Amino acid sequence: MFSAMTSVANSRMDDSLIALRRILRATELYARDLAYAVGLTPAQLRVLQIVDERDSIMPKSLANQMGVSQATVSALVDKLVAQRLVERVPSEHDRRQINVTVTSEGRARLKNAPDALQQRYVRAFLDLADWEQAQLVATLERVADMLDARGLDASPVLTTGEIRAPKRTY
Amino acid sequence: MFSAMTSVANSRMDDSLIALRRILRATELYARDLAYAVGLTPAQLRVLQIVDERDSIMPKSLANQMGVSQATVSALVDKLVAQRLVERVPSEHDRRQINVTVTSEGRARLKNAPDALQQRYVRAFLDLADWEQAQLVATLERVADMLDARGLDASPVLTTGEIRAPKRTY
DNA sequence: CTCTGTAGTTCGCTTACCTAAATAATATAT
DNA sequence: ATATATTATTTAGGTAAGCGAACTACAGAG
Repeated sequence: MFSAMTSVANSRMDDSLIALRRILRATELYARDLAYAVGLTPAQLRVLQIVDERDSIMPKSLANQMGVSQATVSALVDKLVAQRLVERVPSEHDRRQINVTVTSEGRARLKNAPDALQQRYVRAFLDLADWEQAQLVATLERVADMLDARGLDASPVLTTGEIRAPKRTY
Repeated sequence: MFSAMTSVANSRMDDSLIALRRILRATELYARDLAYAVGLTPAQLRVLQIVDERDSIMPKSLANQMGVSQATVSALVDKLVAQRLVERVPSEHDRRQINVTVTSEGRARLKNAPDALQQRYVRAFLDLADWEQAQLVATLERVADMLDARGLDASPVLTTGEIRAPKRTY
């Protein structure tokens, strides 16, 4: 019985991974289109989204969460500042730190994004029955939890330079 | 009653979009790490994955599906060929066309990928109860369908230069 | 007060991505 | 047979991403 269950679980595992990969590819493609439609590059949009969620975040944290160096973050934030989408607000109790915050303009930019992915998804979502919508949300949130590890910011690095190929100066 | 339902649906819509964005971000980050771990860049890995699924595809189709120019695909395929992960096989009935196929080495590369995302996900998935797994798979497939439009290859372009910001020479 | 560590930026550099335009080779329609 | 369209590649060039190292400024410990 256990082995039977295992094999069923494995096949389902495959199915779910395949579905996940399809989601990934679709989102990858649209994420790029979306970024350009908003007038940003994918990396810049990622920064803006993270800042928008947190409403205030240190460059150091950004670097950790994105898995890039502080130097890179610095450059990305520069670009966003140049477009007045975020601001650098010096911290008060520790003046080494800087808080990156989203401006109203930045929020507007995110909101008005002609999000093709989102629109397609919204249409399909609205066609679902009530209970289906509820179930879908629950499942998506569960999957997000399953995947979202770095979101906690804390987990210092573990990622940069551990799993990665040597140096990654590609 | 309808308006009540609508507001509930809207809130749920927000929740599902948020969850979707979290999934997107997590996968984006891991996709990059994964690519470098495999010794490829994200764009190269995307090509390899698509080729692997189709087992034979024209550069033209690749360009359409990825939303980039043929010239770009040409360069990306060059890189993969240099690593012997794919091959260019001239078509027989139309000698303008070229079939890009994955080599056994390419398949191995994909298989042996130390897929951090996948591993994390697999562990969590296996911890779910039987019925939860089934439901999760069903939901993920549904979402994939909701998002996956370009997958059909056919839909010629619609993407390149339509939604996109002007020129996108950023 | 000095030393050490940390946050952030700047600089120089490398690589990747992507395009437009030109070119070559082949198909197809007239 | 000729003209037109399609597929793929090459070339030249621009922009972004990302890193390490050097540097500044500040905090905290001894």
